[in-house]
Amino acid sequence: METDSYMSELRERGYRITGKRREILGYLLRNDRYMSARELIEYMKDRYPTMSYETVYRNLKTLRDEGIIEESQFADNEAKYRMACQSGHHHHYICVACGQTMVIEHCPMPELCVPDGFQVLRHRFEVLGYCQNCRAVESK
Amino acid sequence: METDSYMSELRERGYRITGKRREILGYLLRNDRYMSARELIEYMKDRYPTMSYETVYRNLKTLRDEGIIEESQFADNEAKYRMACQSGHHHHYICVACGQTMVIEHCPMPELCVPDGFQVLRHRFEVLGYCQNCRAVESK
DNA sequence: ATTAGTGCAAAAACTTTGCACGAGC
DNA sequence: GCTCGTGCAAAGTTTTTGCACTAAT
Repeated sequence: METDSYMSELRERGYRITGKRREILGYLLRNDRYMSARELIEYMKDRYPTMSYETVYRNLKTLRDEGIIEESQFADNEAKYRMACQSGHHHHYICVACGQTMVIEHCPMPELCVPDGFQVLRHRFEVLGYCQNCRAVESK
Repeated sequence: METDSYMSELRERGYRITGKRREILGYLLRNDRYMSARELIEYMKDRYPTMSYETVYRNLKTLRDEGIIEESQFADNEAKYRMACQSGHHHHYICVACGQTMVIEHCPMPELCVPDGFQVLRHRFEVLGYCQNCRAVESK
């Protein structure tokens, strides 16, 4: 199972493997889209009644710091998370309704002439809209 | 004064012109960079002691909804605001330390093949880093 | 005179933290 | 056994809201 390889990797970096950490990562793995901590908490509370939101927040932070998941803020004031892409650098079409993503292979960075003195840390290119599914729902 | 033309525009759209609204817009106009509501409030409290943070938040929301200012979240969990660019579509280099921006003329959108069924609402291309000034400060 | 804007107080929404206990190694 | 992870409680931070009063039109 894919979760296991991530877990082994975490163990190698000195983290422990707990059922809850595994469950959180598993849910992110099974759902290839952006989701909020709140959403994750609600799901977890059902399936895993002793799961607390602090645990979710702490694990999300850990997973993000270890580069296993990505964080973005594209709606409201809450952060959203998804599995970090393992397959090379790219960007995303993001559905603002369901968080589903599609890959944008093209990265605009190589074409830029970065101004003298500006030190690039990171960049963000996101195309936001409705995916086919949510578009149908919205227009009904 | 430039603030006046924005104010007239707001009045034409049914909003009223108040000293505080004018002051907020004026500060955004004089400072061509991203700033947080918190920053704006702190400045306002000094110069305009009766200014409350609710007023700042409400005005920022109004100005954003009217397309007069732009909102973005590129650091922490707080939204940042700046005057919306009037001069054609473009993107920005953004200094994560001071919020200062530089224009990126190139927009990657025309080069994209948007997937069938995806309805584009908006897009975001931001290059984040340190501007020349803040880079010097950071590395000292 | 009418209604939008404001301040106050409160709350909502999201996130973090200190501490003690329990679980993974 | 040692230490990390967790739950609890609490607090921090950012943002929103109901209500009554003030001010712009």
